Amino acid sequence: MREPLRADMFDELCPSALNPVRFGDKWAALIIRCLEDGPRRFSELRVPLGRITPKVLTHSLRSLERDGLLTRTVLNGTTTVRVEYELTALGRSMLEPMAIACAWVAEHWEQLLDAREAYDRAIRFDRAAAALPAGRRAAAPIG
Amino acid sequence: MREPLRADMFDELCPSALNPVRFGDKWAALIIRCLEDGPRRFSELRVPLGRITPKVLTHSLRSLERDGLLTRTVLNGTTTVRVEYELTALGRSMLEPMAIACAWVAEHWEQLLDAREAYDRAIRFDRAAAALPAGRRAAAPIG
DNA sequence: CGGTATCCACAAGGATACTG
DNA sequence: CAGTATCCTTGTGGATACCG
Repeated sequence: MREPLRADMFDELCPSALNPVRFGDKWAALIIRCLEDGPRRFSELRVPLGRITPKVLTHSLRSLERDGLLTRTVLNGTTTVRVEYELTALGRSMLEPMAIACAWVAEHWEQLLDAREAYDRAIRFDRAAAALPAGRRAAAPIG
Repeated sequence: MREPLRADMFDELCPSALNPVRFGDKWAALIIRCLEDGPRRFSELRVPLGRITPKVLTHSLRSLERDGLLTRTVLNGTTTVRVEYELTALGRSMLEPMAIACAWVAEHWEQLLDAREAYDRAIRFDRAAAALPAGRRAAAPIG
């Protein structure tokens, strides 16, 4: 027989597996991919990230910096301020697993949407049936 | 020169890349791995998931079912009720990218923790320095 | 056994406006 | 240019108790 699941099954994993790390972050995956070809500036990153607000972008970048995935460098020109964000070796090592995850999503996104739609339709049908008197379920609608 | 980042860079990806999918879910990765070797029952899943509450487990399972990643089957015995959860083909296709992601985390978890610790130490130092009078920063501590 | 129901805390994310 | 500041909404997860 198949072995039962053990209580310490995930003990060697970090707590909650992927969640505390950047796989679960809404923007992190995108930011990391933006930095794939080299350092980028703050305002440069805002372009592909659509309608991300500066607050959220700052927070995401700080969080990635804290985890050692990228570095933040302030370049002082005489009049302007430049800040560049660049992947560390640790950050680079994440590119491949991230790309694989993104590829899976891209490949199966349609299937996922279809499944959701079908599920929601079934739920609506069930609820409609439950709202009818017991003997009348699946009967022809009267109006 | 390196190309600028385009605004439509992520248009072919699903909105927010990984987030709406199960990579970002706290429990989904673990649940999916629990089902790797075949169908499991509700109470069976509670064991390796530590202190997950039934409400949260139910919600996670429903969400995965909705996305077409697993199926829920009620097996009516005469006196007992069995419910089994089993991966679909779509769910199975996620095992590999998920394993790769988990492997990355497991492999670099220590580095991440170290980076966080170092970052937090630096922040605390900076804040302490900022709290001193301007001329005294980085001076010897007095007591 | 396999869940619901209810209430709650916290954090992520967003809208909007302002700053060194 | 590269952010802060403030306020707010939502969602995720948890605690506890109860149900068919």
